[in-house]
Amino acid sequence: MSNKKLYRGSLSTIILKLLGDNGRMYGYEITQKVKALTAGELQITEGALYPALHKLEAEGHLKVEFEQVNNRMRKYYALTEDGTKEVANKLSEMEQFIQTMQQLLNPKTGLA
Amino acid sequence: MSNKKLYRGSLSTIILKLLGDNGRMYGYEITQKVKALTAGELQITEGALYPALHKLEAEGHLKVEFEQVNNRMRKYYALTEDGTKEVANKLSEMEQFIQTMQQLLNPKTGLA
DNA sequence: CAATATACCTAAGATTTTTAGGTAATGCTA
DNA sequence: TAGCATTACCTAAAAATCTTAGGTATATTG
Repeated sequence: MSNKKLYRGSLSTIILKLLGDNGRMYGYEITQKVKALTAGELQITEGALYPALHKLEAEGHLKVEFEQVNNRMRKYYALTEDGTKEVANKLSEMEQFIQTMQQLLNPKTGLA
Repeated sequence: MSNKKLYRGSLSTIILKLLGDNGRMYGYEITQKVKALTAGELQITEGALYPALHKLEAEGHLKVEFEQVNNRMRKYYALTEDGTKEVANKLSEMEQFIQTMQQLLNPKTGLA
């Protein structure tokens, strides 16, 4: 993935959307899901993911449940009520962003 | 503009594309052009623009010409040969990014 | 003549990410 | 069964990019 830089700022949007779709997920699961959904195109690093999860939790968008699976701890995240609203916000911001970029980058024809 | 964060990483793409379309531009002109093209949605700050221009120049993507207009200096930027290739790269990266985000964020229907 | 617009710039701080680790259990395979 | 990959969590230093908040100077407009 050579266009890593472009993903800057979109991580929390991705996390929130996945949790909206899947109910609850744990960190490692999110990294695998993103890799699968994008056919390996986007690999979320753990150094980015965990701080982002903690921040979303601190902001009140996510809540946490611990669960013991195979003698190993899992930390499940799910949307709070507030988080559910935030998903919609983030998605419409992303939509707006994409529209603006298309206005800027292909005034008439296709992007390329 | 509440979705400022999403623009992180896309500034150099915007600059390169505008220079590709317009031949040559000076910094202030770029800020005004972006504001006009996006109906005020995206306002490039000078604190972001000038460092970005200097970096693109240092990387060999842009070349500079000074010009005196109305007793005031203008610094015109234009693409180098290398910069012309970079425009294509950046645009296809942006295209790929948008596709990936759409895969992730609207698996079936529209984005919203 | 003061404020706004034009036109360039930098530096400190904030945010987000990469890079590069650390810990520990489970599963697979040579 | 030793060793390596995978699963699963985490942090901290550094890099990258941006905002904020200045600075300088000329031209235009009310």
